[in-house]
Amino acid sequence: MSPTSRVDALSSIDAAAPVDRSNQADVAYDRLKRLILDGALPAGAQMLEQEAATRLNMSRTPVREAMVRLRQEGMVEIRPRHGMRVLPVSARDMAEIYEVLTALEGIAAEAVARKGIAARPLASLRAAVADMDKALEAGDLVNWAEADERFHFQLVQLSGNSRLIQMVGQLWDQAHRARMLTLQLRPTPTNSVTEHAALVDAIASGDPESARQIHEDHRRRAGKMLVELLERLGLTQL
Amino acid sequence: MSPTSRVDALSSIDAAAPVDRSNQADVAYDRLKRLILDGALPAGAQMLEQEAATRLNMSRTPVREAMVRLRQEGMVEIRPRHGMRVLPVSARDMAEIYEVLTALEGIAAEAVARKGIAARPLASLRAAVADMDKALEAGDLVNWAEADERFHFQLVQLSGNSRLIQMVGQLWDQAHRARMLTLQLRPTPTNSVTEHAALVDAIASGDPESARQIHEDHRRRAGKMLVELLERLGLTQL
DNA sequence: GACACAATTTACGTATGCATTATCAGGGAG
DNA sequence: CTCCCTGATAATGCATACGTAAATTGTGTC
Repeated sequence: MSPTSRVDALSSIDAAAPVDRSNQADVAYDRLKRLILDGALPAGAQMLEQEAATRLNMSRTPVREAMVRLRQEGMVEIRPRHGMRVLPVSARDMAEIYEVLTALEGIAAEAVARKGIAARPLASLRAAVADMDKALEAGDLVNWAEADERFHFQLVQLSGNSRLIQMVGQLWDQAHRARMLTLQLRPTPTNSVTEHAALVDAIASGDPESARQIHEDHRRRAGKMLVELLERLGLTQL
Repeated sequence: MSPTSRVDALSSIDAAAPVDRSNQADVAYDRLKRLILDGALPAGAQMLEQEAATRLNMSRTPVREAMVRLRQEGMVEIRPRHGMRVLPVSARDMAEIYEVLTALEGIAAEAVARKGIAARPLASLRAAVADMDKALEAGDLVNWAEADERFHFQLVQLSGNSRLIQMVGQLWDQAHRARMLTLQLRPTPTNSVTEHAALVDAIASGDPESARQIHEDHRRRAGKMLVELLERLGLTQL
């Protein structure tokens, strides 16, 4: 999974892969979102409809549709004469995001533990944990982040709750830039492997309450750390 | 956040009443959504862009934008040659919705209890509970539902978490029709007053864990009841 | 009567046109 | 030098135009 869009990751796993990218509005949506997630359009950056249309080699119509979608996802705001503006993510935003994420991923873990997990996805989760471990030992934070995302993504997918999946994805996208930018500034996530392993064990042994508790604690801790880090650094424009 | 949705239904609460509706796309969005929530466009109903445009006395352009927004909110699907189609809500959907709602409203209650609640909003919550009581004694289920919604809405608002507020609103909207349609079929919510009162007490006394627990149990029970009711009645097209 | 295929209709996706109105520059008043 | 007012500029929101492709209707064959 590339460090790009959650949505892309979704579609790569989802059975019905939308192959037919014959749709300009979708193209615009994907490309604009990619620009934002990758930081090519940083917080506060503005882009006019016509500007984006020229850049994407299409008319304003599909661009406009894409912008409306991005606005609804909380990625940008649309201001009448200034085009879309990439929303900054403040420490307060991250606190909001992680508060919700904690609850949502908590019930995802609970649901998976309750439903029981097949051998294949269980192995996949363990593999992600192993990858995190390897990346940490190699001092490769980017790979660690990738494996971490993969773990959480798979877990949520396994819940089978489409609304849960969609909402978590949206929150992840909102937090993506802040996570990436703080990756090098945050303390090394040495405990993450143990924590994830404990979660997998709780799931494997079919203990929903523990699974939820562990994951909530995990996310809450991560959120607290990130928020404090952002506040300490005075970063309010990520 | 959607300008209308849940918020407008209870606009008496919302401070900023959107008077400026000079925007056709917003008008289209509001009116189409209203049609769906009120059941004028029942599940499975289809409406072409041109059809809606004529009906709303505008061109296809703003109608199209409205439809895109409704799609992203999970209210309709858009099928290339058949316009938008109002999505049915199955028992399984309700299970999904309530699973997420339980978690989200749970942390909302927790957050409010943790932050502490001022006298005014506290009184407002108690008033909603009192209204529920009155409505129940009068055998007026519609009023009961209204007061119940108002209670939950205010509670979530008090959390101050805009993302939480938005997501809960979206889920409520999705579940709205099913709730209304089962209102007369479900057992009388005799316990609801006691449960809500207990939650208010937990919040007033600043007990986040209890508040969360109580609200989660409350929502879980309500969800379970609704899902079972829908399954029993074989209602999969609400 | 059923079915295959062609002609026609039509809904959509996108491009473009246009009136409105916010923004910005420039000049004059204080 | 600063501020206000006015006209030019430009971005938007919406309407409309248009080509494409799906759906539907009609026709002929078996």
